[in-house]
Amino acid sequence: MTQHRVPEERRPANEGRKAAARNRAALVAAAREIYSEYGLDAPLSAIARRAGVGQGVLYRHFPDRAAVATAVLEENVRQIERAAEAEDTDLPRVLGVLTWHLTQSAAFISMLHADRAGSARGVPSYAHDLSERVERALRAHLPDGHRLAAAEDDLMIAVAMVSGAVNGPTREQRERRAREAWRLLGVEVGRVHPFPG
Amino acid sequence: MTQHRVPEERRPANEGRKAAARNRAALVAAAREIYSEYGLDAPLSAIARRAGVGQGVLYRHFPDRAAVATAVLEENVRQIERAAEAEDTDLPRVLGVLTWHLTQSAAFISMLHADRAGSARGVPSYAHDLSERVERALRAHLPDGHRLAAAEDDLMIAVAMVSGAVNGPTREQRERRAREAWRLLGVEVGRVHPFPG
Amino acid sequence: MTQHRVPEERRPANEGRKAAARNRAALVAAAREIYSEYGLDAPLSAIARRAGVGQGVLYRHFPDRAAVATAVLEENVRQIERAAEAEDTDLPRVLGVLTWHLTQSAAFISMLHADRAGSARGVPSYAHDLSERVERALRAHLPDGHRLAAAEDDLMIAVAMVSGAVNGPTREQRERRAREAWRLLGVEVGRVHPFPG
Amino acid sequence: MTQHRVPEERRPANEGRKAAARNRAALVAAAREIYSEYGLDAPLSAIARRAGVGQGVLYRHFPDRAAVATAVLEENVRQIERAAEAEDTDLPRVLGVLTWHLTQSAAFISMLHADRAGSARGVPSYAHDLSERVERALRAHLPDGHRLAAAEDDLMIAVAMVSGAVNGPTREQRERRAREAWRLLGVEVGRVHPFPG
DNA sequence: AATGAATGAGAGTTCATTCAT
DNA sequence: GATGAATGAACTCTCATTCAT
Repeated sequence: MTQHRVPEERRPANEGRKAAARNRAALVAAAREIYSEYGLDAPLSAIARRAGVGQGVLYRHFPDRAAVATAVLEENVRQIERAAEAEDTDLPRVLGVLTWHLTQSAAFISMLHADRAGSARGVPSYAHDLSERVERALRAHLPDGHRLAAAEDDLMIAVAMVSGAVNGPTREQRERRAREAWRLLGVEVGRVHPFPG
Repeated sequence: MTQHRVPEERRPANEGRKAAARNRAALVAAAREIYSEYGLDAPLSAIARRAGVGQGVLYRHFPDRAAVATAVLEENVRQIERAAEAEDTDLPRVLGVLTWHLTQSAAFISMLHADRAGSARGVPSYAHDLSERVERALRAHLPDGHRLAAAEDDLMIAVAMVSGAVNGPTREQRERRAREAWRLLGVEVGRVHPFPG
Repeated sequence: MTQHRVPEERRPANEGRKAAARNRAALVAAAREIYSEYGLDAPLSAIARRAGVGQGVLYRHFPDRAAVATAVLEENVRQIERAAEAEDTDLPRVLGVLTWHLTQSAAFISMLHADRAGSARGVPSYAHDLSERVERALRAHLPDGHRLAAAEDDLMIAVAMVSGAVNGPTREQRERRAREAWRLLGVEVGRVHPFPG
Repeated sequence: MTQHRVPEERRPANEGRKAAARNRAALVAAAREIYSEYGLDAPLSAIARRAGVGQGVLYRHFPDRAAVATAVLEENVRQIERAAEAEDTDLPRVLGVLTWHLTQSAAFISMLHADRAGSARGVPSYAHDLSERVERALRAHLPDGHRLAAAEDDLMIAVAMVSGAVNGPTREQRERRAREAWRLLGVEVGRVHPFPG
């Protein structure tokens, strides 16, 4: 009896690789959604489900819940860095992108508060690195003599202050409050928008 | 399945009625500690354990998680109100007491951020009332022409901003950051201390 | 408070996917035993323990208490339906199978009484559907002119009556009482046995 | 310094006694209400609360939850006994009173089913005695040659059967089903009502 | 690599029962 | 005698994490 094998060899050898990358991206996207809907405390299983993958895949890509949060925030931070590297930019423009993320994602705010004891679970030291990258991006455009250039800490204290002011049910309200906060600090902010924006 | 309890041989002391008030106080004190260490999300069982009582006692005194939080925060708010009612006081002094509580208790900060979507569980409407009482206490001493008297919201936005700046491992560090924040806002603060202080 | 689990040193075998079906079956079997011993109020934890699985497994397979009950009773009802569909059957034979389950399982009796206010927790609407399936199975073999064919409700009232009579410590005693009850109703019952029996 | 004692000796020495009896009655009445609203599983604390006494009082009068249930049912049984002792009575009249209680109280039905394994918690052996008193009251009026006089058990099996048929949301519906059940048994029942009725 | 089931440790909540006052 | 607080076990349900397939 002749047995015709279903030809499997045609399947690209690196399908596994590609699928892996696709899954990772799907997980990050899902986490972003879930975090914004339920906060950083959302169950990991919800993220895997939303991404359409098994929970094991999540653990293959991320060692723990902190890593998931970091991956999500990484993208936010990257946008701020790119805004800082753009041609023809200045502090107000970078602050505009920063502010966008503040108003967009409770998780991003948590990151900036992460040293605070009892912060949302799972944002431990990763947060520190990301926070420093944000600081570098901003400081690159901080003119001498700027209000926030006086003391070493002023810049990030100001950012933390604005993040404290940002609350309210809709993004628009949160943006209004953020603008007000910057105004009270006497700091100019540009248009509030995501980076390639 | 039978719900009849097996009568235990040894039952830890029942200290009787007198213990009730003591237990309630112990619970509030324990909650204050736990909240300040872990935030409002801390498990109620940790509070009962710290207070040295069974979980049932906690539920006897407080119907739910929110009631515990309220009991703790109530005392903080009361101190601010009393500072506002004291003779010979002024805005800087009241802000000093407010700032003390900001640097003392993560829970107090959560209360002031409670409108934020996805805030810690169990800070529902109580938070709003308490927050308004703080606002009234401050506004009573807000002079016309003060920096924070320009727009309706400025006062509480500023408070939220300072609360956003307050973080760090020790109370002293948190106080330093709070002072810096008030300075960036151009607002004078008095000595930072609890009320009858 | 931190929710991160301490990774346990020793974790009891994970038998993998194959165990799923086996576990589900074990749960249903355990539930059947527990229910027949303690009634539908038995704690779910007892069922999981008897099945030799963790409680989480129970919740994976059954969303709630009602689903467990339904899964158990479903099989009983199915047997009655199959008895009704068998070739060469008649009302006494179907009643024999019905009576078997009455004498076998306190839960099955509860199901037939489920409308009663304050019935055991977890017998909500499922019970009604199952009860109707039993009724259909019986009615299919109810000859015109039968004692229980006079009024619409007579059939199921009679079943409820017999179920009320069924009590006693051993199955044999319960069967004797059931037979007596059918005799008092002037209704003939066949051999009392489970279906493929 | 002359000390006027508040004259206490005027307080009737047996005030305690009277209060005790009053409390016991209040507890039984409260239990009756609570049982009929929530079933025999209702928390004892609810009964004490409804009676307006502390939980300790409940335990002073009743050693356990079974004793409470018994005290409630005692009154029902007494009514049936009095109906049996009344002049000019007969089986249908006594059955009318019995049926009244069946339709009135889920607890009473539980009592009659109490031997059944897994019956509602707390109706253990007391139930047996009460059940026997009901049986004696009925049997006193059971004429030779009556349908239920054939075998020793027939009488109480019939009662159990009717109790099995009694369900439905309103008392009226339950009464209708009870009447139907007696009719299917070919047993005559009088007016359904409480005893001094 | 992916899947998705299993595990079991808590967290929250409810109550029976005891006992100091 | 009455009161009502305390105790703590038991139950339900949720998830982080592991691992056979």
